[in-house]
Amino acid sequence: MVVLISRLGYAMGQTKPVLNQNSQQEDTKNRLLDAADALFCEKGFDGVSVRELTAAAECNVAAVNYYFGGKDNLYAEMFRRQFGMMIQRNMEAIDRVMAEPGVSLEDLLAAVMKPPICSVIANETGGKVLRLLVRAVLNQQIDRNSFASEMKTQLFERLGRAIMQLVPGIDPDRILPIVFSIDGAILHPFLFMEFYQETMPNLSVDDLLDHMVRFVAAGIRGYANPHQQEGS
Amino acid sequence: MVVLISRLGYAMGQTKPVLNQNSQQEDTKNRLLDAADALFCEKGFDGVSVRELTAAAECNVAAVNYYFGGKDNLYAEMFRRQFGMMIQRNMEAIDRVMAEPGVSLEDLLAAVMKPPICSVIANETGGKVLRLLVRAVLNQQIDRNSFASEMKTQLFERLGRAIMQLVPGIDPDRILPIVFSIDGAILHPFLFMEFYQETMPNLSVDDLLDHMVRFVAAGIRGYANPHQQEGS
DNA sequence: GACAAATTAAAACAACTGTTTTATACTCTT
DNA sequence: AAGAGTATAAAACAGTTGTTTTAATTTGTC
Repeated sequence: MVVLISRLGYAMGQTKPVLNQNSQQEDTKNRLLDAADALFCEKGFDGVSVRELTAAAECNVAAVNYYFGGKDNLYAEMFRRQFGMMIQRNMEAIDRVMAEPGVSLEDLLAAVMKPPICSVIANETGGKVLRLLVRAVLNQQIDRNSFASEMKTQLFERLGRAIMQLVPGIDPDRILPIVFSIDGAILHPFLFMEFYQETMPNLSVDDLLDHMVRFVAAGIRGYANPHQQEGS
Repeated sequence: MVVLISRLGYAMGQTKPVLNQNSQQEDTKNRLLDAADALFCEKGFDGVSVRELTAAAECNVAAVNYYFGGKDNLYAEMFRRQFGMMIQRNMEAIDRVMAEPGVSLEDLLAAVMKPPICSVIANETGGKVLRLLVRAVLNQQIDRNSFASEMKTQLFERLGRAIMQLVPGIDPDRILPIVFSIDGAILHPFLFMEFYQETMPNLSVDDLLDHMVRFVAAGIRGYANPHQQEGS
């Protein structure tokens, strides 16, 4: 007679490990989300099959449709979780640094720049999923008018207010383009970090962050103090 | 009796149009490349089937494998063509502006920023393919150490030399990070132009370019003239 | 006009896709 | 202990995928 082994690898009759009963019900769902994080980041949406996903999560193929209603929804759910956490952390970082006495523009910029850069260098899951989200937006797999857009707009507004507070004398019409430029300054190394490291192997993380902060701060102050225009 | 129509839509017996015989042999190949430009940009690599491609090019399914040896190679060939043209135009633009007397940093920046921004706003094929190339690099469909990387590195070096020439007093170690930041400043609106237009509908192309030039120029000059450091 | 090479066409191939169905096992409440 | 509701499993489904095979046609050259 064949000894039946459960999907977790324990012979029947043995008690299950640490997991309690309640969390075990949600367990498959979470294992699926974790597998999605890892596999989608590595191979992209089309590069991963449902069978691959369910094999990594050690569950049946039907589980994706049972819990999420399809591969697409699992993909979206993965983004919602990670992006929400990232935006919240970013908001809090702005609020925290703005609450400090004598805070400078450089402090604010460092506060918004450091977390994403460090997360991608540390190869954290959050960073990888966020890079994938940019890809998904560019690939038009994620609607531009979805949760991602709303959250980002909200973050941009808060960042814009903080900058107006720290650098007086900026034309309010210029704030939004400036915030977009900040986003561009962050996104470039965030997305192309491997290229940065290959091309400039001697550039440390601190050097890079220092460069980013100084470059962007000078760019912003150029609007407040338009001193030297066309220096030939 | 059924009237047979050739694949170009002309009844048999009629003479073919302007195309001469030599170009007609390469014709299928080019039609396939044109179809690739249009369809891949719209739907991405996995979103387009070989049958869709060959239907648009009005040829047989086997043609993709006959001429290019597979869907992948057609994809790469499309990028090689468009990216090569783009880099060459960019190089020439730098050389042209640097040859002018009394050229300023702003002139140089405008010369490298205007073409990509205008091409994406005009919805040109070149711009769309280049946006797709970024997606392909991020999706790791295109090897980072391929033609794209070489060409880009070459362009970066020329741009770096031009900047050192126009803005004396910059630490040479800072040139490469600066060039990367310029690339970031261009790539952001280039990739997310739709988001720019939705969020800032009143911002004209000239306004945007003006902002980009001023922001980046101030950022660069911040290194040459480190005047006001931590203005609280 | 005839022969060889290049090109196009239609069909077949084998593998994989996301999803659904059917059946079995489990969990919790009564 | 029984039964309803939930979760897992295996298999089947219907379609599409990129590529190859085989055959027909066109083309250029002698």
